[in-house]
Amino acid sequence: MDYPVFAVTVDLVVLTVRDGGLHVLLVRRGLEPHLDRWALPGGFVHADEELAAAARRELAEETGLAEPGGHLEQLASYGAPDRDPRGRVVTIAYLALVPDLPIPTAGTDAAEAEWRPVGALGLAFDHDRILADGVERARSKLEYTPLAAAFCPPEFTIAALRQVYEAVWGESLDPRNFHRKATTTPGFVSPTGGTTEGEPGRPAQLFRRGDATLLNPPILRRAHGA
Amino acid sequence: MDYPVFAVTVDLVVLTVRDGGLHVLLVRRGLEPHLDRWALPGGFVHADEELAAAARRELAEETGLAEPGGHLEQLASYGAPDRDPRGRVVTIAYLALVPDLPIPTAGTDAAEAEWRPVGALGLAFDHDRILADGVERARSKLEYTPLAAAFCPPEFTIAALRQVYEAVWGESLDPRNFHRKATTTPGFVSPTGGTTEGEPGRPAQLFRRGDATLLNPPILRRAHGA
DNA sequence: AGCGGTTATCGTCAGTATGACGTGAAATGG
DNA sequence: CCATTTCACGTCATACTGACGATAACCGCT
Repeated sequence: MDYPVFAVTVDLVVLTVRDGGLHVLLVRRGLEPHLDRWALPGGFVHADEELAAAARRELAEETGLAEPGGHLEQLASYGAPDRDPRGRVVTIAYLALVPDLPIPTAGTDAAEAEWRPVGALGLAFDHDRILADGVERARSKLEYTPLAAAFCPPEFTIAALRQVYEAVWGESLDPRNFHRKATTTPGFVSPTGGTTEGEPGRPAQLFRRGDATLLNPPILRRAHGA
Repeated sequence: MDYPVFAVTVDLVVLTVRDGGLHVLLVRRGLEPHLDRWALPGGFVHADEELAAAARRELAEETGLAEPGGHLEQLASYGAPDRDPRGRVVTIAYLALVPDLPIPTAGTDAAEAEWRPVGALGLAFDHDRILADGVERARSKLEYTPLAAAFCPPEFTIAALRQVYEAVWGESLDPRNFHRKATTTPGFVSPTGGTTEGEPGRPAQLFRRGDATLLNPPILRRAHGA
């Protein structure tokens, strides 16, 4: 039996929350095809490498960080026959949610790297579609899982957590109701005992991630049709 | 630049509901490796073929049906370096939810095909893991989407729909509360006007799928830890 | 026809979750 | 010291859910 040969890449949708908005990590391509265009970070999977390991490796190479308390999961695979002019390339996209990082350092095959607000960006390949899928995945995961905390540093306030929801969903939430929901949902967050200092207003309690993997009951956004 | 070469396959987790239980379509392998062992149906992606098209083709080949009103979606990709002794093979798994079909016909490279209750089956390759992921995906999709109807014929009763939930979740639901929920959730089901005939008990109204793609509010199962 | 069994459908009611919003607490910066 | 800011907690009406009673409309049997 014989069969067609493929190249396999991983691409990363790395999301973070900066100044109240959802941002994605992009790199400017330093190689053909799509030279100089913006794209998601990614690269070829090595000959004897796990897919998830390849994703972690690319993440570390592009950001200079080895998983800073964030979250990494497989998103989906894309393999349209004409998606890459070099030949038949299937890419496994991964979704990473990370705290706001100092600034990404340019990697090996990327001339530059930077955070860009998500939206209609004209990215290389089919990366606009992959990004849209990643954003939608993040939006719905916030409803049913405690993953919002992956966008926060190890210790955070309820207000910071709420701002994550507001940035990712693009809607504002009532601070008092959100506080009640976050603190009473079992396993979502647990208090560290510390408080903020030096901020304007009353000091806020600090929390860390709880041990739940699923929020029950979930935190539902308003009807988001289709 | 050079890069490693891969083979790419699609594997299918085809689920249906039969006599009150969730069943998966398995084939007995007619080729090495894992000759004669049970496995998920699947095969190599052709040189110029979309991934989803390959999944549909394999589904048609294995079951003799071209999407009988069911549902097909990408599940996840699996690419451990040693998952296939023939070499580096990445598989894109697809999840199909279909109505109870007469009986699958054996395909080209499968000696036999049959429905088996899901559970701890000792499948070839990493197919136990893929199956488990598919079942979990189906369980959670029933909560937030109207996909339960994909397991039913075009017209069905509320009781049939409830039995889908009971089979997939493995728990029993109150018929009266489920009836209220299914009929009042906007876009879930719409009445055809017809009723069942010849069945024991009071005749039931017939429904077809509504036009919603998301259930709001969702139908949540009881706390399913982890 | 009449009757018991079966299933569908509708209704009630208490407990819980949610959204809207009022109010005091505890800090900061003039 | 006072105005401002943000946190934290409380109240209340409404909606949703789960438990379960009651009735409707068919079956098969005698």
